[in-house]
Amino acid sequence: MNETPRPMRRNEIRAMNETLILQAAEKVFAEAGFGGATMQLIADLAGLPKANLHYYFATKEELYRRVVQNIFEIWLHAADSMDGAETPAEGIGAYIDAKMDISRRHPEGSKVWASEVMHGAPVIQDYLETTLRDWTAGRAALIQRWIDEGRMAPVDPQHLLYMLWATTQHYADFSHQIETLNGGKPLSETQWNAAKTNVKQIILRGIGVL
Amino acid sequence: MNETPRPMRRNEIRAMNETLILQAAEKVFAEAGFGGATMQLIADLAGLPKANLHYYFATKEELYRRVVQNIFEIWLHAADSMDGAETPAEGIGAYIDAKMDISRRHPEGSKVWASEVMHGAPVIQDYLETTLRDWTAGRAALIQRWIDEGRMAPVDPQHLLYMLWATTQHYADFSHQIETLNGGKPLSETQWNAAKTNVKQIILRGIGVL
DNA sequence: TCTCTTCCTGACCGTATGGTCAGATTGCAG
DNA sequence: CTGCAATCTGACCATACGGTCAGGAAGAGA
Repeated sequence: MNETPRPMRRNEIRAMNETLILQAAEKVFAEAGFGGATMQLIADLAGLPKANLHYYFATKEELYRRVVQNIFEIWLHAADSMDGAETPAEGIGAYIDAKMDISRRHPEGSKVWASEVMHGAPVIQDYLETTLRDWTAGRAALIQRWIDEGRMAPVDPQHLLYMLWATTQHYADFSHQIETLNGGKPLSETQWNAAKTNVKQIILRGIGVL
Repeated sequence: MNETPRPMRRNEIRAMNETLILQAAEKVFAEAGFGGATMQLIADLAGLPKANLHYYFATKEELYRRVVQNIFEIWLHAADSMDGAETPAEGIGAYIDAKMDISRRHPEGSKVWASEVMHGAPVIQDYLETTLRDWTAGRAALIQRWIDEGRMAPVDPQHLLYMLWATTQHYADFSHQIETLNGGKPLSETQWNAAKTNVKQIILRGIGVL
């Protein structure tokens, strides 16, 4: 019956509890939406009293904002996979891989993001208008360059990007529907690979690089 | 300053108010999610007192259920466009057209559906397991037949369907993001056509029928 | 050890929300 | 015209939720 013996440092306590809360919050926000989520539910899942949540995050909005920002960071990092590619097939293929992996390992985050955007992006509108817009413009330019050099079929870069986002994120956002249509079982390792292969195959052939 | 003179029939009253409420509800549920939506907001948008809503729909859940069911019906009808096609290109092309049109004219419905599925389909789980599963199996079989006959590239039918859903619904579910990246303006007629063309082009070429 | 700051939490509060209900109004059948 | 059932609604209620706070526990620095 021995307790954890080592006393915790201030830093550790703060870091640990913030992480605990953010993880619980991400899950609850994903499952219930902002309006449906309650601080009590998040607290229970994090194993902390509700009042403690308000010690670390003043309001529900602030907690939500932090969750959404975290997700955004992750996605931006994944985007790097598209850069420094020798060929369009490599670049876009790697991007699809990266986004499919995120959908698999981070489905809650994707759902929170989708929910946020669907509800009019009340808290991350400025991100959309600055960071995301810049990122999108940059990649669209890259794709346009590839097209101009005749290395892929002439498609609208913007709409190609939408297609990449839509297709990959669908596996996270609609995971429940996919699971149901899969006999109630989550996709297996093999099925995930099949999904990834199919997406890449159709899109890469679709833009004329296969 | 003349009022509408004609007194309304019972049937008309009921039909009209139910429609009014359902339309308002669809919009509010789409914008705020189930948890964030309030009966008061729906009532205000419908121009009726809140108590009147509860006269036609006993509970918030019941109203929500009706909204979701309506959407499901619309989608099922759209699916007919895939049948009776001479070629894969025709069938899938028509299905893309139909779903893109729904995304454009019925974006709220798509959002409500997405939200419902993301939250674990609490009210339409049985539809997923029966109607949708059957529909999906049927179309997957059709696609497989096309593949077996060598009329299109050998792709996984199930994942192709997911791709069609994802790509087309993205234009409804993420309309806010798309609008923001479009300089804050909704897609124009021309841009919608470009979107449709691009989606069809990439996917149809992707499955080897272009 | 003593003091200060951070961390923690049970109890509490104001408000908003889903839902109820009694009673008024109005179309409708006979 | 009359009685009945459908429609309507302001006022009300119980509950759940986000947020507060006073006061206790526990590391940190001297």
